[in-house]
Amino acid sequence: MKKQHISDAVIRRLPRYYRYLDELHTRGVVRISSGTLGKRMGVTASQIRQDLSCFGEFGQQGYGYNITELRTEIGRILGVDEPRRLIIVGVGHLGHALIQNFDFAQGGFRLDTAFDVSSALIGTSVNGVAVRSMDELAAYCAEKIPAVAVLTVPKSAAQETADRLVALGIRGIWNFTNVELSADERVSIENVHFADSLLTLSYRIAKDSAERSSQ
Amino acid sequence: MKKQHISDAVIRRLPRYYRYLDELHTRGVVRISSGTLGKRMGVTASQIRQDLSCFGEFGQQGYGYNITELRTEIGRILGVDEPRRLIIVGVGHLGHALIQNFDFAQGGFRLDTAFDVSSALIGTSVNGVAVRSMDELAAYCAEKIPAVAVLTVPKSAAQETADRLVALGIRGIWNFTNVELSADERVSIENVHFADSLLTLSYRIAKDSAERSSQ
DNA sequence: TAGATTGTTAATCGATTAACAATC
DNA sequence: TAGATTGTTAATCGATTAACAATC
Repeated sequence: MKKQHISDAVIRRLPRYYRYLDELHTRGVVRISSGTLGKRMGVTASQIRQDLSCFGEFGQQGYGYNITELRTEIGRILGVDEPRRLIIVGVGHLGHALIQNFDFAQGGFRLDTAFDVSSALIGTSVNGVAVRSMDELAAYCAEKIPAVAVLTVPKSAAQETADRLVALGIRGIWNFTNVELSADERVSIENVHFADSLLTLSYRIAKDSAERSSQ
Repeated sequence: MKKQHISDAVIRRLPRYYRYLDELHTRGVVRISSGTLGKRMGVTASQIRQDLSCFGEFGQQGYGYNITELRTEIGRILGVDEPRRLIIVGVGHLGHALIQNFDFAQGGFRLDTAFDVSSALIGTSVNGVAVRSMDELAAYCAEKIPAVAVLTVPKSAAQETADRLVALGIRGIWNFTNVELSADERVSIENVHFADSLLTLSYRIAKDSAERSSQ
């Protein structure tokens, strides 16, 4: 195991390994080799072994990896074994959808509560999650110290709300606003830019239309 | 201009350039150099020039780039100038949220209609978009030939629905199901894996908690 | 003109893949 | 034991950055 800097490319592959191992685990498979897993996932065996070696030695020569064990280890690396508190800021359609559908526990978090400015929403509860006034945000953060905030406010309020959250000691922001946030570098920002994602799909389709017509 | 293979890394940076140029354009800025844009975006000037050179020559020595022009060119590369038809399959909370909030036109698409299995939804209209029965899907695709389907059905129906869409000639799938879809390689699949995204945030927070406590 | 900045070629850096000794 | 497969070191490949002649 090399205790060096771990690249973003490696980190972004971990959830996918985790997902595959979870599925194998559910299906009752006990062991797997890097070769077999790689074939199934469409990556090289080398890459899997190289990636895992950043974090430790989880396999056994001549055998491969015990699925339950490796899954647990990757879960630990990703931090799902120690769930942290999470709040949702902005209960519009998207915030609503996340509260209703998304399994935060599987992502290593515990959804505590939500905040919004709309008096129609404040005091209600969505899928068992209480919606509070933004006025309570400071007091709430001081008391419960949530680690992460999901930012699902309108574009126009994005940076201002992020600043508030950072000032209140939030450690990470899951940003759905499609706005480029600037923040203290100690705060982790994970962007989910729908627009960027769809544009890459547009590109690929435009490109292969062009290729077909130029043949 | 080199007419070679264009890497995924380059393509994924284009929407971000587009976003910045759009903002500058809105603010009325006329020209920008790769140096200034790079500083603002936190990338090197070399990278910007190298990326753009994959597609043509858009700048002028001693001057830089005309923002309106470059923005239009990147828009063309991304295919936003020729909007394509898009349908939404699955009108749960997330499908709903996308219909209500998301500006598909900006992403190079025109939202035509939506499909669902729920009889409570079929025949209604969400934000001006008609919700049809899945039974109409085949006939609809045969007639309108939509380019892209947004897949917002439950996990359990994901692969089956994707197979149907592919058989009906869909060219791309914007996949929100957090399921790894397999499909003919001529179909572009763009995954928006919320769970993977949140796990990387969990990792970063778990990691710096560990670092702080080990000091 | 002189200064600025491009597009591109060359150099560097990092990430992926291949090879292999160690060993279960 | 023999075969399989690991973790790691070395080789390759690709992506990023730097340098610079061309020129607006």
